[in-house]
Amino acid sequence: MTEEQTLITVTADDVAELAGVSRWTVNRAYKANASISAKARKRVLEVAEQLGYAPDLMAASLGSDRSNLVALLVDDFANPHKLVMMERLTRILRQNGWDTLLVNTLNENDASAALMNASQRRVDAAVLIGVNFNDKELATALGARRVKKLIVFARFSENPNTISICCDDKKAMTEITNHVIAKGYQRPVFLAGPQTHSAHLMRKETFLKKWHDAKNFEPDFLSVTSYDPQLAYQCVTQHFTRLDQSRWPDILVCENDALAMGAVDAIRHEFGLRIPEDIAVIGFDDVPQSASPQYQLTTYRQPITAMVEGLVQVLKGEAKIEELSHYSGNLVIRNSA
Amino acid sequence: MTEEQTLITVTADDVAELAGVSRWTVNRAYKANASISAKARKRVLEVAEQLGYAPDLMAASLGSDRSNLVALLVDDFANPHKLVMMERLTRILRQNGWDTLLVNTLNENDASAALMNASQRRVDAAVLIGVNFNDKELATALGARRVKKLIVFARFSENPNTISICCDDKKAMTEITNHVIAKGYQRPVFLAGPQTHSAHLMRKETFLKKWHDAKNFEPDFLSVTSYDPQLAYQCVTQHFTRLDQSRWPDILVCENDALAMGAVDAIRHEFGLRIPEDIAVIGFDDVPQSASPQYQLTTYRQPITAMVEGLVQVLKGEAKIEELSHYSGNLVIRNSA
DNA sequence: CCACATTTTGCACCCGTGTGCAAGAAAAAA
DNA sequence: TTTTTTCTTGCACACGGGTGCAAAATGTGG
Repeated sequence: MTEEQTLITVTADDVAELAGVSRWTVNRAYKANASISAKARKRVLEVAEQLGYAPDLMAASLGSDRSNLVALLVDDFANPHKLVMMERLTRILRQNGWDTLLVNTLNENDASAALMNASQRRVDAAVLIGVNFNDKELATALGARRVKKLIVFARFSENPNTISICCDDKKAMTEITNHVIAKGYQRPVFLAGPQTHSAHLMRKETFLKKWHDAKNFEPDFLSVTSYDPQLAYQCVTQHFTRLDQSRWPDILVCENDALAMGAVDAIRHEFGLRIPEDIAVIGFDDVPQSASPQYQLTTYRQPITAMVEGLVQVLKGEAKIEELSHYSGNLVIRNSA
Repeated sequence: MTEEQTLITVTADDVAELAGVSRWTVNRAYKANASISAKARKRVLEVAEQLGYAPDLMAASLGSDRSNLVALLVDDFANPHKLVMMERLTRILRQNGWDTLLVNTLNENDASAALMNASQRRVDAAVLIGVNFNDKELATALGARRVKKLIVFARFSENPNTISICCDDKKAMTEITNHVIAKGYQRPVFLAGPQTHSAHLMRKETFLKKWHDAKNFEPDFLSVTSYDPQLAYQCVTQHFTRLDQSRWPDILVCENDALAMGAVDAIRHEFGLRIPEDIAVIGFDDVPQSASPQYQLTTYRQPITAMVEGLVQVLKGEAKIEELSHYSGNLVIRNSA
């Protein structure tokens, strides 16, 4: 208690007094393109340094309409790819002057409470890198206009008031499908995530369609209720157990690496099969673990850095919206398929 | 642009007017134990609901000395355990009224810039779950008193002004050592992380000492410059390659699962050995992946939830500091050792 | 019905900075 | 040197809500 009270708060007034200028001049020293003489700025910054002054960003955002804060809503911590995205997002946002509020929406049935919470912090934007949202919820949240900008990252949302920053899933899955066909696989099965929200179905739909176009039949697909390797493991095990061995697929095309890794585990551990000789597996995301010799997963890498830079453009209001949902990644071919 | 201007901001004044009370009464409706009649509170909350009002937390923290914001400094995104900790931290903090600012300190040589940044947001506390800090830096940061409370989570810091919330590493490693001995292993090697900061050495030191006490000789140890599975892979490969096969260890005791998984990969993939028959491996943290059939890692699980609850106590100023660095976890015995 | 205790409410002032405008200073033109 | 023009600087007011105290309303006992 006593300790906390000794926490000295240096304000712009303190700097102003010591530098012999007004508080507003101190203010201007921190603002690019501000109307201030080079001399005054130098003096102010020196004094600030000496006093250990740094502008209070909370107070700053009170007056202005910008907080330089972005809320990152995440509802899935089982997928290591989230870690990659968070790293990239926080680092690049910070380089560009934005701080990140990490909001865990894991045990809320929809994102609106979290969005409300974010709005109470005056965030400049809310970025969803989760999966448990649907376009209707987003519409509601936006209807209340609680958040200035709603961005869906690494996913495509059909909500017109939402900005989607993602790679071109159709193009990506087409590339994957072509690879699978070129490799000569005959009996693919698609392993998908939750089937509840239309926006998530693009990868599956594209694969099924492209395959049908090429081979004239539509492959089976499985789906799990969340992107959890363990669920994928169970799902694959169940599917194989039920099926006569002659009808087992020769390749599992998975919606992402988390599912693919669960599938690999099941194929090897439950059925003693080899990958890719007996059954091949292909993922999506290129999480670090997929490069491990245990997995050597063939997968698709999204250009996360470029996508985050796109986000920064959006925040700055300089983005060309059309391009934001058509980033191109690249197929990473390893041993699994 | 035009759109953003239509963002309606409902303030306490609006609610006050419609409810026919003063702004301060509105305020009290949101404060527990406030001096306000039940009737007034009910009326205010109804009107607030109707108007879609929620107090502005930025403005709130300006006047008071609490922001209900915690900064989480992370400098290592290669370890999946970070994902587990972040999930637990954000969820439980939020349940208790704190929001989390995620600060990536990956490419900063020390944490002080990040701490400065956090202080500009008036955080109630900064929580370090990273590894690249040392006690001296912490001292500097605290010397400037930029942050009210500095907490080192899941690590022990010797800095007296810092609060460490962690499990009892000595006890944990003793348990692990006993297990290794009980299993009859003879030639252990310890695989450690960065050796630069004294606070990180506890696990290694304890293992070496306990083993020496029991067996009368001190085992070898390896160390890598960061907790990255790939580095562990290389390090183990190199070590084995240099050594005559007769002198290979029969067990690798690793500072954490990230290293252990890299070690497993190297042992299997580079040398074609079986785990645990040829060489056993033991980790620390019990990351989700370590339960995968590919790894089946014997490891030590820290009581993260309890530790986060300890953090909440600290934030509330109700913690008994002595207990905070002595949580007990439990050894999870799987197949790898 | 009055005096007094207790609860509820209103208010002045403060938190630390942003914005737009007007006054003042310096530089350029006459 | 005087007059303009252009930079700089200061200031009133605003942002949305917290704190402590005093006034008002309500409740209690006689």
